[in-house]
Amino acid sequence: MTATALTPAEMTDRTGVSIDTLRYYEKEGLIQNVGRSESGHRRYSDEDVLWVEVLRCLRDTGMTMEQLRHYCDLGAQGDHTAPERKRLLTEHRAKVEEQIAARKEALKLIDHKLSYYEESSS
Amino acid sequence: MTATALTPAEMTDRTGVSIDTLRYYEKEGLIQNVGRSESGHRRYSDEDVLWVEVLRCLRDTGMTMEQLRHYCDLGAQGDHTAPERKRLLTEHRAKVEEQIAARKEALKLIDHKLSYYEESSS
DNA sequence: GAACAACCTGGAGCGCACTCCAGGTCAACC
DNA sequence: GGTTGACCTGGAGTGCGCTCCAGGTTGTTC
Repeated sequence: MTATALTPAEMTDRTGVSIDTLRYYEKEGLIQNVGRSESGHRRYSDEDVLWVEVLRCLRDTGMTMEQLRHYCDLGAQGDHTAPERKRLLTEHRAKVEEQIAARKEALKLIDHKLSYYEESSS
Repeated sequence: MTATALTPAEMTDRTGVSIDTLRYYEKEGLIQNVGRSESGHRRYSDEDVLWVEVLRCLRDTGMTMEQLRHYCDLGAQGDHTAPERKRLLTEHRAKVEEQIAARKEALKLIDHKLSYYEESSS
């Protein structure tokens, strides 16, 4: 099923997400069915790595924990929630587009201010 | 000097920044030399409006309060700090470019996930 | 001149997303 | 088998950027 089984420390190396945050995400339901060793230690799969990368991508673009929790809950409920998940993702996509547009405007404003400093070199 | 003198409420209408936040920014040194009426009430100038828009632009693109404070402190210190201010702005500009790039990557990932929902309509 | 809204100050409180801690278990190496 | 380090849990603490509150003054309107 899963080729590798990463320890929490290895998972942190792979994803850049701290052990504490990984546990927090799991507690909040954003990472589900995390494997365990016989002794109870977490063992992450390659799929977990990919999923955490998705989580970080969505978080870093402003999706809140609450929204992510909802999205994950829907996923756990089965295929019939696919349309709703598609809707959420499409909605978020639009927000990311807006963020890009806003940042392009910001660049204009910054460049305008920078033009005042034109003659001086750094 | 200043054509108009806006009350705090009018300033909020113009900039979308709440009265509390305006006072907070002033207390933190991000807005300096705010005018006062005889009775001690704040009176904002058109320049203040423009400046608050710059502040919001920088804040919304991830500049921290501390960095903004530093930038404003430099401005208050006079023209000889212009090179340093230019440097800070250029540095922030690069970050905004990175944010745009990261968001473009996010769009790719979102679109990839959305492709799984292709056949179902929302 | 009374009522009511807008303003003032200093300081406390809040929501979010982590991050850290205490007190204990497990594993690996000398 | 003892030490050392990675891991476990539940819960407390933190930092940021606001946001709200109490208690008081000012300004306008009837």
